[in-house]
Amino acid sequence: MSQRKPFPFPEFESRWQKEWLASGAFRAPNPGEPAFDAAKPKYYVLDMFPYPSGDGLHVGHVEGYTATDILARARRMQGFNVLHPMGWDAFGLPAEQFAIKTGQHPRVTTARNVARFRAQLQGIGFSYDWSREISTTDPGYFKWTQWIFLQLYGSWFNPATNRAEPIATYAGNDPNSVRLAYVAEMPVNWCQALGTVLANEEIVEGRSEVGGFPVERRPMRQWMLRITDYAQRLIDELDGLDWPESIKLLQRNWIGRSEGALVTFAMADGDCVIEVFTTRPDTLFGATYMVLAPEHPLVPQITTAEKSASVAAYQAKVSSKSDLERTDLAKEKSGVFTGAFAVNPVNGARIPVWIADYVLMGYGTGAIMAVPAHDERDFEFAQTFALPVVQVVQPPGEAHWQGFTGDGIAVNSDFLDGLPTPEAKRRIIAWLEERGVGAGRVNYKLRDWLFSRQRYWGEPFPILWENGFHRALDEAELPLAQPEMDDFKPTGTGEPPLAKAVDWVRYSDGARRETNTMPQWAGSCWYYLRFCDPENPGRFAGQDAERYWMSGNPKSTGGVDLYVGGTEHAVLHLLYARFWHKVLFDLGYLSTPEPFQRLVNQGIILGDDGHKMSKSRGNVVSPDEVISEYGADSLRLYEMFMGPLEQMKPWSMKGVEGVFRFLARVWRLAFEENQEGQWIPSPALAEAEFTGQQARVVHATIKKVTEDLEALSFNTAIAQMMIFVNEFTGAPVRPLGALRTLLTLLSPFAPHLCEEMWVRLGAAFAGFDGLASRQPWPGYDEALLIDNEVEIALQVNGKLRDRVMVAKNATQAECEALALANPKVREAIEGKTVVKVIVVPGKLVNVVVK
RNA sequence: GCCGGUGUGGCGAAAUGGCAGACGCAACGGACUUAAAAUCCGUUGAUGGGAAACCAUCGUGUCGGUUCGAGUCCGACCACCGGCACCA
Repeated sequence: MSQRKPFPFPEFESRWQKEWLASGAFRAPNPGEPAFDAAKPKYYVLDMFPYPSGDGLHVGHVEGYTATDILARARRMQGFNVLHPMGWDAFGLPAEQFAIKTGQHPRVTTARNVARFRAQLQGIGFSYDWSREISTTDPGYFKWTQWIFLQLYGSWFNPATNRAEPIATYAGNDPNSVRLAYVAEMPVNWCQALGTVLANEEIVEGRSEVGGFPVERRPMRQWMLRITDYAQRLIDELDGLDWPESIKLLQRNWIGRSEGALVTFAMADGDCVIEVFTTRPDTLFGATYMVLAPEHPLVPQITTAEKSASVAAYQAKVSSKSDLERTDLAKEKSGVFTGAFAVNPVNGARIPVWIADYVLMGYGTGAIMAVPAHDERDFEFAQTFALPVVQVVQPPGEAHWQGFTGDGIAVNSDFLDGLPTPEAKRRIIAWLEERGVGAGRVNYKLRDWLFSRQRYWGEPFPILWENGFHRALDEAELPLAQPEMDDFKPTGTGEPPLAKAVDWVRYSDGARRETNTMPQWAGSCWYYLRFCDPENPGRFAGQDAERYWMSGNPKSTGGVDLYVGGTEHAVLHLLYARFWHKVLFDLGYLSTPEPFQRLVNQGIILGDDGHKMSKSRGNVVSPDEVISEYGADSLRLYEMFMGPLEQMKPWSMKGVEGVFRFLARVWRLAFEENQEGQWIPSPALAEAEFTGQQARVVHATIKKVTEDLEALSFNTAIAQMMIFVNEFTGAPVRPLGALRTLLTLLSPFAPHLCEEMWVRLGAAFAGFDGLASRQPWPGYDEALLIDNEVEIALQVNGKLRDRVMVAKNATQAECEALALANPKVREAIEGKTVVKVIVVPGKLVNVVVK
């Protein structure tokens, strides 16, 4: 079936793709290269690089990639040196799972998937600089991932300078307690089915994000990254970024800063103390009991003999629950009394100490003072176990004090009485500090980053163990590749698969290699830096290249100028990458403190049934089928025409046909088919002047497309180009200047078509030199945008009554007179008094009457 | 529960506080064609009136407010989508 296409895209699209590749058309020269032009400003536009899955490219990928590609192409035409690279986030579970099932090495699967993705991307005509392609699994790449890990291992966060410094500047006697990469025995999220631990961020509703398997808590020795030291800077330095407010908020909430106080409660019997964190130290007089997390280390110490059986039973019950069950049971409070009492430091009251699973070991100190009168959870618990409730805050207005958690006036609180909440907080903190039983304190929800995984297909840690101590592998021994293995299965014990490679593990008589590997996030934390200088064998990126592409300049804010990807990375990748970037910045390796200046999230594309695309629903659209039917330009154009980039929107094949017809109309503007079925230049084409109306449309289109590109409003830019084409389709004479302008403006959107039309026109007419994609971006003349006459609206009390034509330079008085003389206006104001007349030049006249 | 986002024709959508519905889809009518497809030209928010070009009224989730004028700004509410969720 060789049905004739309305324009010959199957022939020319692949031809241009080959041509661009062969000529290196989109290669961006680095400083120091002969082709480098230092006078050009830089523009770094980046996609979130994909995990090359076995499913191939999705139309969702194509949306974001098309947006960045349009901008990259436009910026080149506007005289920028554009860095627009692509690579592969190719470590990851699916390849390893597949290897376990089939015995095929993940490297083989990964290479196959990468080849497929690359071919698909090239088949859409994206203008990536393919000479910069990288893969996180390439030893030449992960050498530097490991090197960055060593920088983390070899440095600490100095609170005095508020930045990372080499560990040598640390004056304490245990450097291992402050390293940014450290080892800890701690309860982790163990997933039996995957045979690995997971980060908090990788768990959704108590199950693994990948595969949805159950996850349990289990103490294990793990590598951790001290991201919590950067909590405040990760919040503060969001301010200067051009990111969606919602993403900034998501990050702030995830970091979860709260201000309060640390308070020390002495035990009534015995000499140990319990420390609690509270955001409401002003309610200390209302603390009528305390609660420890069931896992709290003090529990065995304070529990009385009489209560030890019930406490142990409760602990056992809680620890057997998965996180899912524990949060599922949130509705009913449970807990047991330890038999111990503590002393409230402000009033000497003996208050009972309980354990309960509503207190989490992972937040604050794992212990709380309970103020049931002014905390919902404490109140509920006190109700369940008949504990006393004492009011210490008087709410404003009529609100009832019981369970009131807002600000009010302190009562029943001795020296705090009468103070409003914020003042009471300050007073009590000063009081606690004077007596050494407490202090002001900022607390964060953010946990340190669990950085090791028990997998094969990841970066091995450049770490050696000797006599129970860890030390860094010498930099000269990087990259450290995984051993060759046939058996990738998890051991089931928590011991990583690499442990099975006995020869590899043995480094020397005394030393063994670390057998954990890094999580998938590691490689994606810094890939944007490697793109600056991907081949550099001696540094993660050459200093000149890093400075040029990442620094600010008068035309760019610095860092990656535009970063486009999905919201799913709002708190994972984007937080981790910022953290690594800041460490490298602090250590003097980078020129900016933030990696991504402008961030845009593309919306999800739904199936044509309005539901999320999924195999089970059968509503998945493959880019390949769209390309074979309508061509790559139609795919690109439709994805941009669907609606605003950031919005969720459903797919429609009818919509694809719509833009396809538009492209065919563009083609027929210039060519028609002769008797032999060949496309020849249309006889309507001529080197002719624009009519006034044509000039207006041409200049309005240049203006609109130029401005809409800055705002990433591609849908309206395309709509304007459709207006342009509609205007010239009916014209008996089509000025070649219109074609030149249109093909230039459209070429970032539909590059194959424009390139083809440009050279075909060039064969018949003068003024079509070079390539469409190499033309300078056109400018426009404001003066040509407005007709000599404009239509204005005539309103009475804001209501439209008539429309009239006036000269574009008509004075306010003339417009007003015209309005008052208008029969329809006269009819509407008949018998009423004109209060005033508002004239908006070129827009409307509004007559206000009473 | 808390936080965020979105509500406009049959559908995707557009609109610096100034003529609501640009552009596209779908639908309908016409031209071309033996016919169909493709293409080209036109109509298309709702209701009522008119033979007709046209006229009137209503209309951006709901209710209120600010304003000469509100899809747009402010307040309250409703619905849907997303995120977080015993964080002391």
